[in-house]
Amino acid sequence: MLTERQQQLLEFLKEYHTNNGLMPSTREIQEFFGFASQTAAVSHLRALEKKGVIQKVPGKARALVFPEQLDREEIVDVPIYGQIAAGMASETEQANEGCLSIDIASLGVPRSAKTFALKVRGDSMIDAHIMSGDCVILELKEPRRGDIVAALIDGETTLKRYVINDGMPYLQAENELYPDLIPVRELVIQGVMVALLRRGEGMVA
Amino acid sequence: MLTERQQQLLEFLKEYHTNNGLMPSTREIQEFFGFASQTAAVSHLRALEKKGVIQKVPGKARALVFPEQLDREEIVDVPIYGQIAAGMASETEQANEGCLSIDIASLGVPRSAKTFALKVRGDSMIDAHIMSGDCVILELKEPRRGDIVAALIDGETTLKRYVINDGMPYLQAENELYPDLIPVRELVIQGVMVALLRRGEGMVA
DNA sequence: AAAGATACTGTTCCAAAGAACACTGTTCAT
DNA sequence: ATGAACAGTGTTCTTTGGAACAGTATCTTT
Repeated sequence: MLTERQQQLLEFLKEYHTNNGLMPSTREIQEFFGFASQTAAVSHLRALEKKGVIQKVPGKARALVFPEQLDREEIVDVPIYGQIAAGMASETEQANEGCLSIDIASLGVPRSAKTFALKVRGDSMIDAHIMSGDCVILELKEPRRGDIVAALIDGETTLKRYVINDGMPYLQAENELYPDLIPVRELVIQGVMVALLRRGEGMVA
Repeated sequence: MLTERQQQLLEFLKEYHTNNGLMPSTREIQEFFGFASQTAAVSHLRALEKKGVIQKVPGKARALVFPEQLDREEIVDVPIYGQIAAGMASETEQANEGCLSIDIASLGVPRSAKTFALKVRGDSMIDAHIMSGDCVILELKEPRRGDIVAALIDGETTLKRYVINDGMPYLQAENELYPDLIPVRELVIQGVMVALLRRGEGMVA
């Protein structure tokens, strides 16, 4: 569909954009490819626009847009605080082990929501179909009954279900081997689970 | 941290960017806020840069970048082909029910990979901890033994595990109630599962 | 009381950058 | 063979848009 030269140009545009966060000007394209005239760059851009892979906004500087970027939902960055989020509660240094970027509609939380992610270790929530290695995304908010929450227990964050029995809130594991029912008194609820991301090659049970 | 006016400016920048895919010029900012001088816009931008919420590239037009956007991984758009992907195999019209945008590192597939997503219906894979309502992300590639694959069976796409018995490939459900073991002969493998996204409020089992 | 942000006005300058026009070669399919 | 797309050169014109300088007024903090 694209010619070789057009492919090269598109690649340059994408690379420039991810590196600098903005689009190159026609003169920068000219210089990069060694064109003697900027018209060469312009006509290539026109060709790319005709083929629908970019969009130009006439009259504006560096006004090239990738169409897929336009009708994309807003992207939010969810910081991953590691498996053991012990350091998190103290709110000093949050060992940020990278970021998870996802569009806000797929996450299903309001834009204003404060979110973070934790890697699950262990199988205490296996009956809720949360596996070891899964990445749970949590929101900082008040838990409602039945919610799955991350709580700080003995200096370690664990995932539990928030249940209410006789008006008293408890934390409950979702695994028959863990018959825990911990009263919420004195416990710090760090977040309420709103989504889960599982990633893996073999996806072996 | 930000003053009210600075907050307004930042909001304008974000809105302009999501709408147009590029940043406004200082004169456009000036016009939007009704400033009599563009210097007002410039000094506000300088303030925002000092507070770290934007970055300016000096000398270049519309060269404002959000820092979080810069150190973000590349975003890929995964089309969602609906729950029943019956129409998909024919490759005619792919009922695109929206898109899932996620950074490529979190997905864990090569940039060149062709991916799509399907909403899971039913609990035939519940023992692999895939729930009804989950969104599975699949890659178009050859399945390896043990992979979870989407296959077209009787005009409907279902999720099954790809196993090899006595050198013969089979599809197997991950639920004791479904003792299926379907030979792969004549079956179309549509994709290999590479990730899973679960989204929900209560996350009730 | 002084100093330093914040929030502007008003003006000038010039480089950056898009747009347009007239041409020259290729390659490739009809 | 003929026109259409592709890949350029060379030049000019004009707008866009960043940068800088000199002020003014208000507010908070030290």
